[in-house]
Amino acid sequence: MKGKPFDPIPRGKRAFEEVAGAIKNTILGRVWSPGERLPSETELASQFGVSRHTIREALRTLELSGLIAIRTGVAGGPVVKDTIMASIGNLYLDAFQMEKISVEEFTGARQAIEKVILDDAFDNAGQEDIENLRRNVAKAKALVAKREIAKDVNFEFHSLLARASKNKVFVILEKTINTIHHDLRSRSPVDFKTTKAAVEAHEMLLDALISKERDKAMSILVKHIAAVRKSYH
Amino acid sequence: MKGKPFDPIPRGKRAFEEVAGAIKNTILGRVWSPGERLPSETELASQFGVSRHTIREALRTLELSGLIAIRTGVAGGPVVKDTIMASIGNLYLDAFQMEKISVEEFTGARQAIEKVILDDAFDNAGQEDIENLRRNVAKAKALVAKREIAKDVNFEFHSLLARASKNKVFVILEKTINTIHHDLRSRSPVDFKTTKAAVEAHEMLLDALISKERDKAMSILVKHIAAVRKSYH
DNA sequence: TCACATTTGTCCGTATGTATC
DNA sequence: AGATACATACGGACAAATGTG
Repeated sequence: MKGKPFDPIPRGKRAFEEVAGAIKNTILGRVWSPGERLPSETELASQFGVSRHTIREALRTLELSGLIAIRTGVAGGPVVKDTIMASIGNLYLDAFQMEKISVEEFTGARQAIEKVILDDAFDNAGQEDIENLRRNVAKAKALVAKREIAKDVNFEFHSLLARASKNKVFVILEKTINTIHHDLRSRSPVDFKTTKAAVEAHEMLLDALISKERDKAMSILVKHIAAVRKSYH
Repeated sequence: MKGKPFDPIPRGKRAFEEVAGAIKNTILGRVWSPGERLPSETELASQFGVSRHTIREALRTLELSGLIAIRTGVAGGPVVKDTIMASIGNLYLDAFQMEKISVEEFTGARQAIEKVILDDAFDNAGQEDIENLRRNVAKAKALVAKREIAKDVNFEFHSLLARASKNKVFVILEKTINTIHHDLRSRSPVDFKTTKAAVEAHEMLLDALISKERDKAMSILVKHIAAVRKSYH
């Protein structure tokens, strides 16, 4: 049992904002961690001293922020999650549509950002990062050998590269890039040839990284992303 | 008068999600543009054939996404806005707290990204961009001469640089960087010396840009951002 | 300045759907 | 299969904010 960390809220801003802020603080402060269940709506309503409707609006904002998920049913209720990156990616999609950003602009930015990430990975990647990348490529090659699509595994390669840069900002940026890439890709079917080419590029990139051939790795990366762009339609 | 672009909604997903999606499409599709007022909650409720409560939850999500703002009072109601960048910035702040991202990591990423932006600005900046940057620096120098804080003007310099890169993705990224920077800065008072140093760095950077001294500009930029980091505390 | 109309903010009560045990 | 504990949605009511005459 976890007690009642919530006090009745004062009325400065809108009530649901106060409630959302209070719950958010308990999540960011690790009072509850991802996976744990928050109290039900009625319970929260009584603890905060507000109506269920107010609680619902607060939970809506937290849900959209990617801090919680809500399940119906008897064992349901608000559960702490950390899908903030996906939420950021969704907002970027909105922004792209509002600003009418082209696939060319996105690809250009992606090339530049991933070059930066790769550059940092050259400086900061440890043995463990190399091993993770090796395993990823091996897994992808195994799938290709069975003529299966290795989409998720290929996404993971770039995430691992970002993690090897040792900068969590790049990890976040890479996740948003993945979200947008995933959205663009979802409009056109993924064919086997594209997957196979990507895996080959990843393998060459990893080899260049291991043998410390920076310029070679950069040129492979740029060509790889340019090839990915062509698969969008 | 603008008619009634909304049809009664079917019940597949949650009702408020359908409503939010429908309204979002009208905004992204420019049926309404920023500044225009959407119908009131009761009006929307009757058009969609749902309760006002459902409409309110839908509007909440759109508000948090930065697509609309809501004002109370007789001339109030939901107004179309485009503050998506601010929303993205806020989510990044959450992510930073969840992942415990350090100021050093943020600064490192900022240096790398702004270097990329500057590099593109060297290739793509037109005469108009140079003029805008010139005017910005002149305005900032005038404020410094009066010993005033030129915070907003200094933010604008980096935005103008992003625009000169001719890639809207960088414009968006720069806005999120500004939001985070603004949050970090808001915790410590802005002193005059920092502002003055920033303006001087901007002027040197612009000179190097005009005289096409790429390496010099890069080194000025990196030092400038490092100096900004020290002003956070 | 003051009353008034409009719109959001909040509350209460009720009914229904849904997932778990 | 049925009871239970949740979220989802509806309707009505009043308070608070805000622009208008």
